[in-house]
Amino acid sequence: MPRSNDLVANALSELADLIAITGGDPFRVRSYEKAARSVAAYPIDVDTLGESGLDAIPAVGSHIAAKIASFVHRGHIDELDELRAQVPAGLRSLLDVPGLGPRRARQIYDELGVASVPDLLSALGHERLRGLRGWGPTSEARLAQAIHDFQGAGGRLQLGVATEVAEELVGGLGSQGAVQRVTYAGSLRRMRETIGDIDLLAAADDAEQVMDAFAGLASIADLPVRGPTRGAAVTTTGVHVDLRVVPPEVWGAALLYFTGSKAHNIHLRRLAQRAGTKLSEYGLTRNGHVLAAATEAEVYAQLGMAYVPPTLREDRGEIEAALDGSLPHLVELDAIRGDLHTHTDLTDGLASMEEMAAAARARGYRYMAVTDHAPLLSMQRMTTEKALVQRAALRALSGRGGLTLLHGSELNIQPDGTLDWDDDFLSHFDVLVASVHSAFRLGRDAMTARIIRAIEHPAVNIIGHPTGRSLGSRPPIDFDRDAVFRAAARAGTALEINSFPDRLDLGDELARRAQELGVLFAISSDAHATRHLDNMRYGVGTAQRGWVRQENVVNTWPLARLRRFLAKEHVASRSA
DNA sequence: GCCGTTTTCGGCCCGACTGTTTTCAGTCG
Repeated sequence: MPRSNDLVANALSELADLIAITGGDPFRVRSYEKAARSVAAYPIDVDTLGESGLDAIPAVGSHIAAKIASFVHRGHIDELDELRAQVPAGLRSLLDVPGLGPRRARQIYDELGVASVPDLLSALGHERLRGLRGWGPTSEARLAQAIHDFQGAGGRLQLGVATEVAEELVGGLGSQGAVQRVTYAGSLRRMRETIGDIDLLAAADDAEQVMDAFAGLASIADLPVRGPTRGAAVTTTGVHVDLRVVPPEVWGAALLYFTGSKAHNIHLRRLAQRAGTKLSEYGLTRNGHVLAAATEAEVYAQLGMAYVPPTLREDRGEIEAALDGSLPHLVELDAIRGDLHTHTDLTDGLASMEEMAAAARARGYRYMAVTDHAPLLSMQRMTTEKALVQRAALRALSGRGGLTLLHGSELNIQPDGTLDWDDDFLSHFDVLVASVHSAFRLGRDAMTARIIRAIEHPAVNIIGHPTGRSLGSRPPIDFDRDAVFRAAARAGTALEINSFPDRLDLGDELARRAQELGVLFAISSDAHATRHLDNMRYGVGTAQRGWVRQENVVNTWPLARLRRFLAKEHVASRSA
């Protein structure tokens, strides 16, 4: 089953949406949304907490604590049941369409009877929206485009969600006696940014017993396909899962086969064939005689090539590189020495600086930058005074437990490329991340100039989530990629690989191109809660998919070298 | 509904952007 905090957060979030749709107090809506985020990020499982424990969760007061308790102990929340009875189920899904909020969702339901995304598409097709107050042809067209972009994500799971589901299933199966080994394979193991379904692979002598155990897992709702060695299931959260059970002695060959990609496998089999051998999920064989099957490494070795990490297996040149020994030394999670983009509760983070620092120490980090939002993102109410107070507190805390704290900020790149604060004030930060948070649809030339101006600022070290995309909801901003990458390489400004599962930005292909043009990277969590520090692995996976070498990731460097980079000493002296 | 070195009531996330207006409403970050 999913973590209780996630279930509760979903319920609170649904409450917020339904209150909004039914015209409830916007401040109340915000309270539920905030509580939902806070619960999701809370490190302690809510189903282990009593009333006072629930009340201690930030943004949870007595009313919401009572609702959480009801959800945990009685399985439902009265007010949620009542609202569900009032609002058609499909209406809430309209809120997922970017640009459509609660007021207009309610309006098109009341006046046109539109209660689902298909209804909405039909109404758009008949140009029925433009007759409503506040609507016109342009807003119709924009909405149609938004739905198109939104559906492009096509029901695929985000990497973070899929990983959590898969790890839980692996854990559940792994504790069964009959199972000798179990892991997930497929696109999830390759760490693609979205995943269609989850592929599990188990090794056992008795496949039937494993299939029984699989069917019996609490999170498996249905097992519509069930053969002796293969089952296809749906989880209680609607995720499709395939399980294959193989004999232990062919584990490696099976893992290779089920990890893919298809293109990688086809290329490997062609190589095998040319060598007079045959590669299948049962092993690399010659005339029926098994040459290699137990481990992936053996199979690659028998094919005369280096082991290819799963994240590279897309047939994008990795096989040739593995054959001639030129695979890159990829960045690894345990080489990450610190995080250069984090937030605290001074702005929109959920944890205090002390809590974030403790979590970073627990991860074994040597340094962490606190980069709260800057004043131009006005909803966060940052001020110069607050930044200075934070800096003093951070200096006092730095060094404890071997963790150096760097004082930074996540600046806002204005449409003209200028930033929050004046140059003198900026020059006193240890590290500056600059990001686009507004005017996403600036024209290509203006957008390119805007970002390059920020890159070339003498105090800016990292461009945060460079394309601004949000997987499944917002397309990337448009700029001349090569021009921006060349500018970053020239200026000694790193580009971020943001590890948040709905960002993964830069994505793999852009990261690979950027590296070719000499760009350095910061792989950052953009954590807004202690738990988010764990997202680092998704950023590292994305970097690996982009062939990013460890030496090009600045937060694998020792602190002294990182500081020289942050000072931009290697490029030019700072402007006055 | 939450929360408190100004407050236990009355604030709360402010401003930009967009398309529709004829002075503004809705959405977003």
